[in-house]
Amino acid sequence: MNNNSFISSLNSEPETLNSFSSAEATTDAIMSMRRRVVDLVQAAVLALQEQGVLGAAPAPVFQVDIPKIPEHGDFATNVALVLAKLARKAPRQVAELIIAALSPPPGMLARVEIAGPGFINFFLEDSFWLQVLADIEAAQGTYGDSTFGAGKRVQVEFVSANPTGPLHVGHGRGAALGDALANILTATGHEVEREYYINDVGLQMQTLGLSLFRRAQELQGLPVTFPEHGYQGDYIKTLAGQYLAEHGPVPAGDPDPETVERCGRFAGEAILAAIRQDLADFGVHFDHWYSETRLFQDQILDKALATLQAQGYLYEADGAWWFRATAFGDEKDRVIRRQTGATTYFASDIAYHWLKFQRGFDQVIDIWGADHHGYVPRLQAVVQALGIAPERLKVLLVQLVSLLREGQPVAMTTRGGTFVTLRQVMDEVGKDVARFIFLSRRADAQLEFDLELAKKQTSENPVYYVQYAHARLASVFRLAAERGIAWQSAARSVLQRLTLPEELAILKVLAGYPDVVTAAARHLEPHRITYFLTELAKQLHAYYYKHRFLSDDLELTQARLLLVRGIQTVLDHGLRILGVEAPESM
RNA sequence: GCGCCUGUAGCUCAGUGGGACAGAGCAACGGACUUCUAAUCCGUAGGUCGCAGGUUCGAGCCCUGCCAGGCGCGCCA
Repeated sequence: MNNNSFISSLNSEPETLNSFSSAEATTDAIMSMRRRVVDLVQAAVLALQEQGVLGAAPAPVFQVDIPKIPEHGDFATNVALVLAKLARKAPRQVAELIIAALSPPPGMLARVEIAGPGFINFFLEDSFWLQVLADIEAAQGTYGDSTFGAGKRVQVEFVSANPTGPLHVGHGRGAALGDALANILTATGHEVEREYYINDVGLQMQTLGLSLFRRAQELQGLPVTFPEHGYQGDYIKTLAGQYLAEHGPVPAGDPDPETVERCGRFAGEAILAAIRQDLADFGVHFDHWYSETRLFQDQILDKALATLQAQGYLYEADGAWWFRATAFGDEKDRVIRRQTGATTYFASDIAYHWLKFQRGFDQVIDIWGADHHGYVPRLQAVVQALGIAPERLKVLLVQLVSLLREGQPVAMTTRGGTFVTLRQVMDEVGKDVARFIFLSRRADAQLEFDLELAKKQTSENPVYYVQYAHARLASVFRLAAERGIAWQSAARSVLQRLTLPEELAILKVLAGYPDVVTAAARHLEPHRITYFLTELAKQLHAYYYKHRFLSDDLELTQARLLLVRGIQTVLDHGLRILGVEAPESM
């Protein structure tokens, strides 16, 4: 069961850490069931406060949850417990006052109880839940969307792998996460831009160029010593061959800087093209591909560093220039310009993030591999030094993916050039399976990905479970159409035929969906959608197995088709957010 | 040594700014296919939430210490 809680405050609080907005979607056409209860309680408390019964309590924060135990009602609130101290009354007494002040719409509440230390438990009329189906239908495929993040501009920067080699599975996880997150933020009303940052400047590009050059010499039969830290992968050899075909033979001996640069650019562009293709096939599309080169071309680096300089956060020592990161809690100050005069990678990142905020994003989200986590404090320091509220930059760290095959680890060493690429995984298990599995864990938990298990079309594999539910329903609708059953135009009153416990349970799950999407946005956690969909699919399968949807009873058939259409619509919406296909048949 | 992440059932993991008897999937065991798709369903069993303190009316969740695993501590990216 999902058990979402809803935090609310009476006075609309300013933006809080790690959340985009406290302005909930009260103006949405589709109001979640829980929201209806929150509003009900809120109105009662406000009324009591105006009467002076509860005193002028300053912005009490209370919760409305779905209790774990059905006996505790459909919703429960701790509002009385929270208010007790401020009101200088016993919690249960406060609860009684609040209950008396409730003014629910007709047909909503079956009963309200005070329980335990002072919880208020709400039991909704069964028929009230039917409203959910009308909501879903009225939303026309947007049920689950909200205005939670309306007016907020968000940038999600993810993957951003260096164009020195193909994407590996770790990048795949970052890609799935970033893309799903962007979808979630879009669904909740944010204005979202997806961006890929291309590190195409500096030493690594030289190394790449030299690696290609040496491979080219090799292909020509020239004696070579491959650079110690060169890129080893076979793809370099392939590219070297292409380079020779296009540019003709390379000279013997050591290359001049121009040649290295040309080779580096050639390899970088080719690799980036392959990366773009991999991502496109993985269903990931970016709004912007931002090249580090532009930071130099457009003098962004100069401007950003000048800003820090003006604030007094740069100084010279040991022949280098340093950023005073320790002023903001980082372990040590960081070099931004080396003794050699060349700026560091960090300097570029300062400039890039300066630019991000110049571009007007309210929220900037970076998705990095967990091996970069040591880098977070210094970047947060930069943001603060630039005078930007630190919570406007959120760095999500994606933990490692351990690839397994039949439970055995698959060897992966970047150094030797033998690593499993995203392309290989996609080809082997398919895009949908890979994405779903990547999104089946919290980002900060390590992920085990068993290639053999991922290919199995059994219940060991959760991916198909959800897709199958969708396809199953598609099959039902096809048959209904064949039989000429007109259910979509059925009168609303037929829904009263949905009286089974399973049906009520499904309505409640569906009713919780918008809150799940909002919570996923608030916490930046797509896996919540994955879990919800699995739960919904489970309900459907059980319902399907136990009861026939198409029967001689036309009215009941219509009612059930309306219900399962609601399920299918939500499954489709959720799978779309995850970037996974919702198949019509399997 | 310092820092970050993780530690919940045999395995993989959920558990939402603390809330009312700890959940799911898989594996195990026992059942269900003349049915709208069995890629499914039903049932049983399974946990001192790493350990020890603390805060609280209430702690898997917050604080402190310890233990274990992963990662990071470059004028690399």
